[in-house]
Amino acid sequence: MEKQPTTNATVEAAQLDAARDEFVTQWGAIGNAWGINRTMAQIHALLMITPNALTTDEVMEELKISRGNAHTNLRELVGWGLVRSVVRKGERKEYFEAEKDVWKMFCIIVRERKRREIRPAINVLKDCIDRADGLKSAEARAFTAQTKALCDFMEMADGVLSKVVRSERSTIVPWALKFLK
Amino acid sequence: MEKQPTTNATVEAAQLDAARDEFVTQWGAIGNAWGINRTMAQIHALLMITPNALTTDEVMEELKISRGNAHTNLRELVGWGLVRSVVRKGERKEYFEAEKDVWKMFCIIVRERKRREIRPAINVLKDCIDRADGLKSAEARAFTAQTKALCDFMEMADGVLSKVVRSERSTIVPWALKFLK
DNA sequence: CCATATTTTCATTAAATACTGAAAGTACGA
DNA sequence: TCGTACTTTCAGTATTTAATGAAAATATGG
Repeated sequence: MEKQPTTNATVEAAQLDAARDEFVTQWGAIGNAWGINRTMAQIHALLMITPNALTTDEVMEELKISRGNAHTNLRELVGWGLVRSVVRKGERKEYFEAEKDVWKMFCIIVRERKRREIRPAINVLKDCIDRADGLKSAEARAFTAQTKALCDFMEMADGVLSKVVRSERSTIVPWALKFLK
Repeated sequence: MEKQPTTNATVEAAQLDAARDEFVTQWGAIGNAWGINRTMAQIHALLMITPNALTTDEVMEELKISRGNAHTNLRELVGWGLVRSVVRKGERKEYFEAEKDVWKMFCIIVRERKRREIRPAINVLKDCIDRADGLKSAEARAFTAQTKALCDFMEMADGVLSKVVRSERSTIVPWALKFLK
């Protein structure tokens, strides 16, 4: 172990590392608050700020996590479509890279949440509405009114999100800014 | 224990109870997927479909949960602004009722999530950007570009949500429907 | 095929989160 | 100011969720 001279470059590299670590940690915490596994969010953060694709071993090393953990969460990210696996010709191991375009990321997350959470929730609400449909007591009518209102709202939200996600970034961003006056 | 005759009314009451239970259970599961404590979501569901305000004891009884659990989650819901506590004159105990207007509920949730999660996330991103700001390596510039893109996007989203939430339901709903063509 | 590199699975363990219930605290009316 | 009704707190426990690491499965090149 040679002691390196403290050059400008080494100081800067350390600063960058600190910033990257902070970003990975915080992105994990943010994901956590939104119901996303912390490690999954951290891997996503790491891949977002890494220009080249990484192997499972590199992810393990960077985040100090086990192979099983890295593997499971990488697969989960691929399942969401936020990460792609790439194969380099002549190499046996798999590399992973994140979708870096923020608008595309947003669309992927919205589409998946719609599919996995909003749609099922709407179906459940419809089922509840059906079950209480014929009943005529005041209690029953209050129940139906409330669940219908929720259901209508969620269907509207689902529709608006579909439209937003289908639209082109180039049209929606300036529109949003104008909308904001 | 007398055996009751199976009247039409008792059948209907049972049907309604089943529908209500289903709703409470499923709303709990939905909340869970979005990072909200299951019991908190269940209490919220219960209060949404109950026309009158309930006491802590009634909530405990309905959901078969402990006093501590009911208390903590009711307070949390009051903290979000989704539930109000009401005092009936001449009565000592506290009653709780949910905000039932779906648009108001939506606005409350959006405002709170903005305040508790989006704003802090933006601040964290800004901090990361600042830390890597002066650095000139290719790695550093890639990092800054990515975090800036994320930050800009989140600020835009934050702005759009502010505007939506400030707007009147009466103007936004027809607008959303038109927007959807 | 065999030897080796790489990925996947999964029983076990660890960590995080949520719940209970009883005790302590508070407020109110008589 | 005492007794009672009600609320709050929190140490201990239970449940859920996530992570580890080693063994099994799979793929690849020779």
